[in-house]
Amino acid sequence: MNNFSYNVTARSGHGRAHCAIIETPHGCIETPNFIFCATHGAIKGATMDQIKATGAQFVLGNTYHLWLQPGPDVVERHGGLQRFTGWQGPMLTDSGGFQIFSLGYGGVVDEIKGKKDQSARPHSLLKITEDGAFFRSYIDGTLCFLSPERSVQIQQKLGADFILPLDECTPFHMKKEETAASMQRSHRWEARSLQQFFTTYNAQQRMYGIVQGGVYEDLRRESIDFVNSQPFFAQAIGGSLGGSKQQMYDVVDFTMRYLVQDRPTHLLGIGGLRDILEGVQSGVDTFDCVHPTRIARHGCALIAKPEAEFAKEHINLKNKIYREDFSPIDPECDCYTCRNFTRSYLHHLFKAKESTGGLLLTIHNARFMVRWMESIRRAIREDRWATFYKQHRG
RNA sequence: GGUGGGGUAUCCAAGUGGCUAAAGGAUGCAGACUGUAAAUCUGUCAGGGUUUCCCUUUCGAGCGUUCGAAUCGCUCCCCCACCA
Repeated sequence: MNNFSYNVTARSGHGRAHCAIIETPHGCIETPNFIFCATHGAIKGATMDQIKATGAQFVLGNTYHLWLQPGPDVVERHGGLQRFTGWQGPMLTDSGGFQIFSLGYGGVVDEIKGKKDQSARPHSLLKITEDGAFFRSYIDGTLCFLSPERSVQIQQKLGADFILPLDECTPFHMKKEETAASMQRSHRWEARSLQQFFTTYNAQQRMYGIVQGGVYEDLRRESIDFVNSQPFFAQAIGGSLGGSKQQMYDVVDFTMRYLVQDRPTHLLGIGGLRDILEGVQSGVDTFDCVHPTRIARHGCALIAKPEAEFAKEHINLKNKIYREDFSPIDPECDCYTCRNFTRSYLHHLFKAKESTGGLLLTIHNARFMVRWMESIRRAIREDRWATFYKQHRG
């Protein structure tokens, strides 16, 4: 029997926006949907139950982090990530490919903005060879080696429903020839990942392919052809998406135009509200991003577009204007935080450095993302996507 | 009453002749955050202006030494510790 399936349930007739159901051994995911990041096997700042209560359906963990700590064997002896973390629904593990980028080249922020260099954070990525990547463990400094085969083996022990092949996420500021060489190596790594995946096959898992190629259309085409030709269950768009929002939208749309449509498609690491809107329009099924949970811990709450000043998708509760604002973050929101607490109280919690502030905003932001994705699906299902899309582009 | 230590910006706290409108924290005010080494990081923080520069007022108070003082001297006011 097949535990996995992907079925499109509604098409918008405008762009490639559609609804689908992804079936996994741990339940179904309705798409378009958002995947919450539990890098170390925990949603930072909240419990799995609290995230579940927001209506979240899908959670992601990270191979690199869980490999270093507590180690894949410990997770395996629990019976897999779901048992280990308490998240009973569908899960995905990232391969560690992004760490080749983030620990080696710098933050994505500066990439998107097209900046060259930033923080003086020491880079713990030591070297990338054809075999794999050498890291210096950020925990104890020991030398670590992550290869495509190794990443798959670790992910098989972690036991998430979906796994990703190790790839090299290249920075925006990289010459085309280098991006091409990196992409081709990613393809070889993906092929090796598939080989390992099938050699030590686990019927409870499926693998994604990853499209690379940076901002170059011909490279993206080459990468799309590669991914389309390989026996992946699903596919993801990775790598640099450009130096501006518009370029990102263009790269994603271009990529979606040529990717096969009978697989779930994931856009890696993107989670802005507008970004998701554009991704859905281009035909993306799922998104993941640390943004909603991270900004929550930093005092920011996602808010609905009409209330947002200009293009801002969040408000900063640490700002003085909320000191005596006795309204909830969003009166329309049905989350635990909005039903019980004022902006003033949240402002106070952050000023007082009470970690409950981070918890309450994490709950709100998670619920906000869930509601945002629900409203997108509803618009597609009810055949008013074109209007919805135009209205929310601003 | 005696001896010793000390009073620096909103708070804590460096500085013991010029490079000091004064290190570093904290607080305050803002910004950033997109496959999480992030409950983190960055900026700003005496006042004013024609704001890559200029002016005014600052280191308990006052007077003095000096080309020049938060820094040296004298007097005074407060605080702390120990001894009577």
